[in-house]
Amino acid sequence: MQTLSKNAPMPVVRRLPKYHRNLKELLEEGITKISSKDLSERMGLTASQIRQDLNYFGGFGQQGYGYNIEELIKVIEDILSINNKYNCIIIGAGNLGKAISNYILNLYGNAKVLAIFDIDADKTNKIFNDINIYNMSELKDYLKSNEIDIAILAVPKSSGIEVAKDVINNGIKSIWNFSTADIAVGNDVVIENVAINESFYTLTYLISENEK
Amino acid sequence: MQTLSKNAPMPVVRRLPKYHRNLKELLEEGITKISSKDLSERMGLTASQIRQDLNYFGGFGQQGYGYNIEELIKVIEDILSINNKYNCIIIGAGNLGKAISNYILNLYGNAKVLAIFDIDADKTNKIFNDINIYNMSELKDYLKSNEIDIAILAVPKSSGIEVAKDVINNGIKSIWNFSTADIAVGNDVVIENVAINESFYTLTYLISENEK
DNA sequence: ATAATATTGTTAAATATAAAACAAACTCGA
DNA sequence: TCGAGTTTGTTTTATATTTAACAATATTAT
Repeated sequence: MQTLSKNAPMPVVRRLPKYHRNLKELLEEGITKISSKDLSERMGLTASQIRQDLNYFGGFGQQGYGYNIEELIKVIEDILSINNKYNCIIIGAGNLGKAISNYILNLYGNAKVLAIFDIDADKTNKIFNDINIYNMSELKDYLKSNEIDIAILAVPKSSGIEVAKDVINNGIKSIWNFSTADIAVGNDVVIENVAINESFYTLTYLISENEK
Repeated sequence: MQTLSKNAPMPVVRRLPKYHRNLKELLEEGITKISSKDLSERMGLTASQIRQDLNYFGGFGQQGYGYNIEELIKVIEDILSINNKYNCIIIGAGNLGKAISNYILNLYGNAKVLAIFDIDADKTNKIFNDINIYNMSELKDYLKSNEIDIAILAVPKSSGIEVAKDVINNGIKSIWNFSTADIAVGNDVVIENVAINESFYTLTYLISENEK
């Protein structure tokens, strides 16, 4: 099963999780195959786009038949590396950090939060969801003695840049950033931003447009 | 100050909050004017893009001079309707709901969370951040007797669609959706999704690409 | 006041993304 | 087994977005 990316554009990659979720739902409904046309109607896309998206990674369908859902799910999981194991730490033990911790616990069996860090002494040296909350001063040592794949930045205000530098300097190669900070990273580090504040302003824009 | 949108494309709109944040920072640094070139270098964009983005809404700069930062901030706030007042409710009193409540408290003086709702009896009839947490059964009556602008969906699993229908049926015209649900809305309702799970899978994709 | 410099707004070109079109290949019922 | 109907993978066309180019206009120093 060849799934080597022909350097798929990011808009395509960002649609894959949506395909994955819909295909999982279909499988739960007991459906085993689907055509790009039927899937497109379910998802509100064009059939052409679905076929073209998938073909960036390979030809997984069959003429006259469609796509085998179970197989396609596996292919997408492979492309997205969903089933790899990911050891994560969360920086920030506020509600956001805790919420993310829950999110990961509920959604991704393969991802695990091993530790949470915070500067606030009131929050540290406690346990949340069986996870130890350490003080930031322990971060460096922790990263030295543990293999961590992903650092999750859940610091509310813009201490994000500082913290990002910190974890990168201690060997972290991927960051899931929930802070408002614009974090510039080198070529060997990947970053994915969840820009909650920007999302809110987009909503207020849409509201004002809608009211016109 | 004419800021009537010539139907700006969404990619442009989604960059505006980033401009806004950077301009605010510049102002705090005591800088009062900036050229598209300097701003582009700071933000990692092209100067051309900045000029063209802004020109969807009007000509706010001056040849040979650049942009007056304070004025430009006001213009962007006007376009995004940042300074309007927004009455919000949050559905879901878990950590995510609480985190969003904090986020709003800290970031947007103009947006206010008036109530939180949950199905879980253990979480209801309590107060968080001075906000009452009600049972879902009270939602309908609440929406009838209160003017709510935005319903924020912080329900973890996919009860999202049901809840969305609920609030829309009770007059809500805008939704900020943190649930995994794909919510289809009519033309008179606006929705903005924060797809945290999709973001995670995008990150795992980037990690695997980075390791190649 | 003038000229050299800076910088915009806007038009044109390039690139990226999405949709449509269609030949090739498979399916499935008779 | 055959033929009509499906549906893919892929090519072509259309649209959207970004970048480059540049004339027009303001600024600033002299």
